[in-house]
Parts: sequence; structure tokens; C-alpha cells
Amino acid sequence: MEKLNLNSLRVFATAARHGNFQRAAEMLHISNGAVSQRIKQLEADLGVVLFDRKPRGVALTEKGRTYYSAVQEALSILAVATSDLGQSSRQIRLHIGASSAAKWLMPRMSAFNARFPEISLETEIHDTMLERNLGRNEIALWPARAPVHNSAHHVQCLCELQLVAVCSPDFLRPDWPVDTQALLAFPLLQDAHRRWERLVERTGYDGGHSILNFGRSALALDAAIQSHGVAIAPTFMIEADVRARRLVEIWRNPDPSGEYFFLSWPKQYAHENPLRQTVTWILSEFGIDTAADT
Amino acid sequence: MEKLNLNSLRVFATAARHGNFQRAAEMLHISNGAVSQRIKQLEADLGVVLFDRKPRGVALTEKGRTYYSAVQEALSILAVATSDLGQSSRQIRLHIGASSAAKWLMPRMSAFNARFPEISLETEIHDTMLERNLGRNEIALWPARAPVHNSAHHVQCLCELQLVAVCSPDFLRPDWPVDTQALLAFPLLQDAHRRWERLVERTGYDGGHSILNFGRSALALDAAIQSHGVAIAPTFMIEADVRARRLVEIWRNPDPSGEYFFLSWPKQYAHENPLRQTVTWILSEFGIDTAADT
DNA sequence: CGGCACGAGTAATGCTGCTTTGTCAATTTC
DNA sequence: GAAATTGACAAAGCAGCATTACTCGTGCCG
Repeated sequence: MEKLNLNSLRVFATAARHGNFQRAAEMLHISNGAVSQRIKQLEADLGVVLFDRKPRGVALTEKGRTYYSAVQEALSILAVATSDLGQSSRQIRLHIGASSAAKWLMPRMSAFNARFPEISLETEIHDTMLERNLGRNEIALWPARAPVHNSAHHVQCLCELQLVAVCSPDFLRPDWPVDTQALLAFPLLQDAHRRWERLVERTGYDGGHSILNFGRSALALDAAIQSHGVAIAPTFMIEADVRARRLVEIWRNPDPSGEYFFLSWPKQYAHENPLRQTVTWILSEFGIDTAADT
Repeated sequence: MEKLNLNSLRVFATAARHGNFQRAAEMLHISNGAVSQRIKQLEADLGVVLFDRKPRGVALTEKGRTYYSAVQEALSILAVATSDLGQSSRQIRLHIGASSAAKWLMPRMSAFNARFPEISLETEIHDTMLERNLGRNEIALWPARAPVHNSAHHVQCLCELQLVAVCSPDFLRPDWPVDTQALLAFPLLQDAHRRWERLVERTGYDGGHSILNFGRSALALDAAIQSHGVAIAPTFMIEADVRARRLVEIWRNPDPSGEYFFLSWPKQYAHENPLRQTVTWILSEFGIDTAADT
């Protein structure tokens, strides 16, 4: 331990989490060779084989698994402490996906600032869900099939993701509203979730259909605003654009999506004020009342 | 955090613990310059000043203090997990000082092996008390003025350190036993605790006296065995040599030393068998019965 | 008040480890 | 079953960390 390379442990944890050295290398912004070397060195130092090398990726050995859970816990403590360090108590850090930030948060920012001028909200955009625990004055908003429960956090479901199709008012034809079949004939704008593709598969529709892919939901929606076609997105993301008449809803998915939008915040600091106010505000924006505490 | 050098955190923790970069460098077996650079880099990365530079050493700033406690906790988790990794459940690791190992443990090793042939005892010698928590199958023996309580450990006082003066039987003169004054006239063998020196000061004795210093108690005792003079040591260290007639006790310090010998072991694994057996054995060697559990 | 010891900081040079590039084996796809 | 893909691993050049050998400011002691 005295001479153990701690940076290797971060590499180990990342590789263990993804079960794949290459993916780990990407996450850490280093090369795959570096990961391979680090793990090899670490295993040599510990005198223990941590991974079984499989044809596709790697899997933790029994010892690797027990070690990983400890390493993960330690790194989480460090990450939280490091994140807390620079924070003033008036600063709230909000972890959120790019599209939710653009399409849900941004339209509400000025209202938030007007209501809580003393709180400075720092939004941090993530591609993947935050792996570590939340620190003081941190909040996370994320979509998922089921809540990731964790004894350190409160988790609150904000709404189910109900999918709707939207397009620009300029894009409207006289024959609206359309049925599902007619809908699929238009240029379809989708994001990495490939919701149109899956819908096409499910309905078994096989007329010609053109699909345009975008990296993020927000881009697909912007394309719809510019009359390039019909985008599909959860209701909370289009609300502001619909109210501003940049988009109109033309179809609503009758099936439940099975996905939900969650809010989580650290239990330990739940009573402290800038955090509690921000949580309460987000809940109220989703029509959830927390009348009990003032 | 993503790009934070974790090795720097170990340097930080060590420096924080000792309040001194040079001492930290020694502990880590690196140069003082390296410590200076690491801390500087770490502070730059975090954007936070962790230490106040004092004319003699350094002191943690307010933020440094809160950060240190988290880093310390994380490193302790890693140290314990790492130490547990290679361990088989039949292996007990015993952390102990060099002299206690040589003069208390070694004479009892064969008896222990005869009694518990299935337990393999691995003794690890330390100059300073172990900073981290104990892991699975780890036990620590250490002298101190007061028990260092810790919610993760059981701590049991084994005995008070009672100081006695010993010499070789060959060294004996007809006029034994002697009084304190006469004692101090002989060549005095002492270790880093400088017990003779302090005794001379306390008694105010000012006849000529010659003192030989040894780095460890065990060396002073070996010198006494070879008739070089009179050594001073706690009873538990000389017991075996006295029984073997290599040493005789010629004086006993009437004052209480205020120091005690402690045993500690992890609560979490206290019920597991090789550990429990070893703890019970050590206690019984000090005449402490744990009749309650079998 | 002068010397000395302590301890942090700095600059030039050498070694660990990261990057690049390529190989090889296993697996999927057509 | 040939081609493409995936993913681990290996060898040679390059960057960052450690070492060495200093400087400099501060406090202690005679």
C-alpha cells in the first residue's frame, strides 16, 4: 500500500465499471495501451489477478470484485470531498444531461434567478449518469427506467417520460391531426435513443420513411423548429417551445414509455437552505408539492 | 477530480499528518522537493490553498482540514482493502514494534505454533504506530500513554509498563540489591525512550554516570545480556530472558510509568476464528481471561 | 547580534509511465 | 469461410514526476 500507485486504482475502477479496457481508456482520456499497462502493473503489485480476460472485454475475478467495491467507495469519498472544496454555500451544482439542460432548465433559468437571486446555479452537463455520490450543494436530474436507490441520496420521481411528436407550426398541413401510419411518412427527426426507429419496428409499418439522426434530443427539436420534419421527445422537453408557438404537438404515444425523470439530492445536506430551496423549486415546476416543510 | 493526481493526495495526507513537508518526504521515502512540488501542483489543480506555510513546518488551512479528513478516510479504506486482498483466512498479520517482537513475541512463537498449527502468523514490524484501520485478520500491539479509541476497533489494555533494571547474572556484585543512587553509577544502557536520562534528571543525582544509547530496547537488553551494563525495560520484555537466567532483575521503578501496552483488533471481524483465537491467546499470555466466549 | 539549524522553494537532469503504432486472436457478418 | 470488427497486448519515442543540489527566509542559542 505504501508504494501502491493510486492513479492505477482509478484506472482499475473505471475498467471494472465498464468491463472493458477500451471503454475505460475513453472515459479517462488515455490510450488503451495505458490501461492495459496500468492494470498489469497493479495486478503485479498486488500479487492478485483482478480481471478474467474474456474474448470481448474483461470480467472481475472474485477478489477483483471485493476490491472494486472498496476502491469505488474510497474514490467516491474523494470525488465528493474534491467537489465540495471550492463550493461556497450559495452555489448549487446541478448535474443534468445536455438536452434536459437546453430544453427544460434554460427556459426556466431567468425565473429561477428572479425568485432566488442569492443562489448561483452552476449547471454541469453530463453524457453519462454521474457515478459518484452527490456532495454538499449538488443535485442531479436524470432519466432512467427505474430509480437508482442509494442510502446517501433522496430520489424523487418527477414524471413519466411521455413521448410526443412535434413539428413547427409552419410544417402543418390541412390534414392534421394524423394517425400513426401517416405520421411515419414524414421526415423523422430522432436522437441517440432512436425512438422513431423503434416505433417503426413495433408498428411493423413498411412504407418509405426517412430518418434523420441527431446526437442529442435538443438538436432534433431545433431541427423540428426549423421545419425539417417531425421530432419525438418527452413532454417536459418541448413544453417551453410549445408555449412559445415554435412547436406544435401533433401526436401522442399511447403506450407508456416505462422511463421516468428523476431528481436526487444528498440526504446529509437535505435540510440546508440553498439546496432545499432549489429542490423544492424543481419539484414545484413538475407540479409536486412539498407543503409539509417550509 | 477526473484528472486529479491521486498520488498527490497521499502526499497531502502524509504532510498534513506530520505538519511538515520534510517529515512527510521521509515517511514516503521521497525527497523534500518532490513533496513541495506535489503539494504546489495539487493546490493549483484544486484552486485551493491547503497549507499555511509557517517558519517551522506547515499548518492546514480551514479548507485543508476538512479536505484532509475526507482524504484520510478514503485512504484508510484503500489501505484496509489492499491489505485484505492477499490474505487467506488462516493468515494473521500482527503489527508490532521491533523490540516487542524480539523480546515478547519471539520467545512465544513456538508455543503459539504448537497450539495453533493451522494459523500462520505474519509479523509486521513498525517504527511508528499504524495510522490506518485494521483489516480482516489484522492485529496490532502497541505501547501508549492512553488507548487510541476508534469505533472500528476493539482496544484492550494488556498491562501497565512497569520499568525494571536488569543486568547479566555475571555482572552481579556482592552488594546487591542496590538502591537507586548506587544503581546510577553503573554503565546505563537505554533505548530511544531515554528512560535512564529522565530518571537521572528526576532524582537529581549528579555523581558521574555513563550512558550508552541504543536505537531499540531489544539492543539495549542484548547489551545487558553481554554484561555491558544495566538496562531498563518494561517487565513484559525481559520476562523470557529472566526465566532463562540470561538477565536478573536488580531494581524496580516504584513510580507508575503512566504507559500501557495495548492490543487492538477490528470489530467487524472479531467473531471470525483465526483472529479470535489469536486475540484470546495474546490476552491469556497477559493473564487476561475471556471465559465468556469459547 | 552572529552563527547555526530548520524547513520550504527552485532548477537541471534522469527515470517512470503515457502515446503511438502495430500485431494477434476471437467473434461477428455477409 | 473471407472480411471486418472488437479488444487485449507489445515495443519504441516522448512527457511528467523524482532526485539532487542548491537558495533563502526564519527562529533559536550563545
